[in-house]
Amino acid sequence: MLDLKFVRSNPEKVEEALKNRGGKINLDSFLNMDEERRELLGKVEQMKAERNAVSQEIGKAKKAGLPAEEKVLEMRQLGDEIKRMDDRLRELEAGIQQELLTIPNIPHESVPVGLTEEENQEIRKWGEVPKFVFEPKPHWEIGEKLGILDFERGAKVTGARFTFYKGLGARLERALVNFFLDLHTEKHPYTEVFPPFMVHRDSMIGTGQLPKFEEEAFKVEKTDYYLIPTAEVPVTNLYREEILDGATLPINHCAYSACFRAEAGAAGRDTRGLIRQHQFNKVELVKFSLPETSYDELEKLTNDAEDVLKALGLAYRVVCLSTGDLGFSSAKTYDLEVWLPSFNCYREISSCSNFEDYQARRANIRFRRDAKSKPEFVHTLNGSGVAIGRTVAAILENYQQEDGSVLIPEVLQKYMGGHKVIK
RNA sequence: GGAGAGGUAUCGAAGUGGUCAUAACGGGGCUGACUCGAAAUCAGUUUGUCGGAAACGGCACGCGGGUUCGAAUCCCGCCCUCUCCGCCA
Repeated sequence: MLDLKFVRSNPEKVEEALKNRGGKINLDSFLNMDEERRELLGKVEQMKAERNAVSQEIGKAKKAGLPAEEKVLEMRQLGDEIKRMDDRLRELEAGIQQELLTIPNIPHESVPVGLTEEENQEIRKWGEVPKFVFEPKPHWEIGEKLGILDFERGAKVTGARFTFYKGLGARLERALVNFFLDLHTEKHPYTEVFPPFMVHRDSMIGTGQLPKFEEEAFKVEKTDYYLIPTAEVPVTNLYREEILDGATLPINHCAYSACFRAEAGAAGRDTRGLIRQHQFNKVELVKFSLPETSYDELEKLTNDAEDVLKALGLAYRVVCLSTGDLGFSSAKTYDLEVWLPSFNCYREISSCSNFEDYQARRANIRFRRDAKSKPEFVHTLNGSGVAIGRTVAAILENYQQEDGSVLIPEVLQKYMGGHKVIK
């Protein structure tokens, strides 16, 4: 959520930022509501001040045994009027809030301006794209042939975009979760968190999934709960409505969770394989930072996510998303894209973002620099460290052998009970 | 799920219709005095938010409604915590 005062005094900047994102907005009705609200608020507060003063006089008069009928009558009328105005105020505030919640974040000045992923900017590449002396197979064929992925039975038991992992496939998934968490907690400064996989509506609003993307979320029937689309939601909301001690920043958390996405707008895309599932596993990195260091933290967080791919020996590149490709709440995002031979291109496996104070304002996460200073909003960041299912796909494809077997990257072997190959 | 108790500032806690909301009392923190320094002691200080250039004013006692001239206090609904019972991995 943007700062109301900022929107009020810089409407043209907000409109410009939105245009760069490929949306458009007319702030006129918003500004009118804000104007009317402030005018009304001034009046009603004055009336309340009077009511408070007179009510006290009534109290004193009654104690002294003096008549106060006239004042009581007056205040009754004043009270009715205050109630009417308060109702109108509430309406206006709800309208303003609703509008504010659907305005996306303003991209950072370093973000390339452009409406599509064509304008994304490649920052760096790492690793060698593997060369095959045979025709490399897509991971779903490899997985099915090895008997470690079962898409058909996933569909039979639940539906499309659900998968069973079996044997060393299931073990590989579990190995990756453990390896990632160990790396981030032992080599990197993250404290592990194991969060709830459901959250209430306010938490979804806090990180920006709602109210705008209702159709993307799975809601649990008869409750106010949503299945989390990423651990970002519960872990960022960990400190909602809190004032943190500035000396503890940055706070770094990593978390494993299953993630649930309706993928409503993705019909027909990536229908085969592990790339786009309704349920997938992910290790997420989350940071709470001082405002002035959040862009340094974004670089660190991105590097920490990259370390995972380096350790696995998977070729990848880092891309800075253009204004049009940027997520709703993000001010700046680096995507890590891993090489997938069957696609003959790089595919997103991690997304690292700085939200600045956009989520912090929605979730009311603040900090105090020292005992005497006023609370300020923290900056929140997060990034996948990294998506597990897509990593399995990348390993199967990049480490496939001509005989259909798959070599296991060395760092994973101890997590795989010593297995060096899946065959 | 049932019964009971509770939710007030940084913590503990008092307050049952109006001089009790920065909020008693106690602890903590901060500032100062004393001290070579510290402890102890003494004195002072210590919420957030909205509107406003400011002066100032509004709001907030878990959350949301209601009654009343006036609500922490009375009424209704909801949430959370604790204890006991039931159920369950």
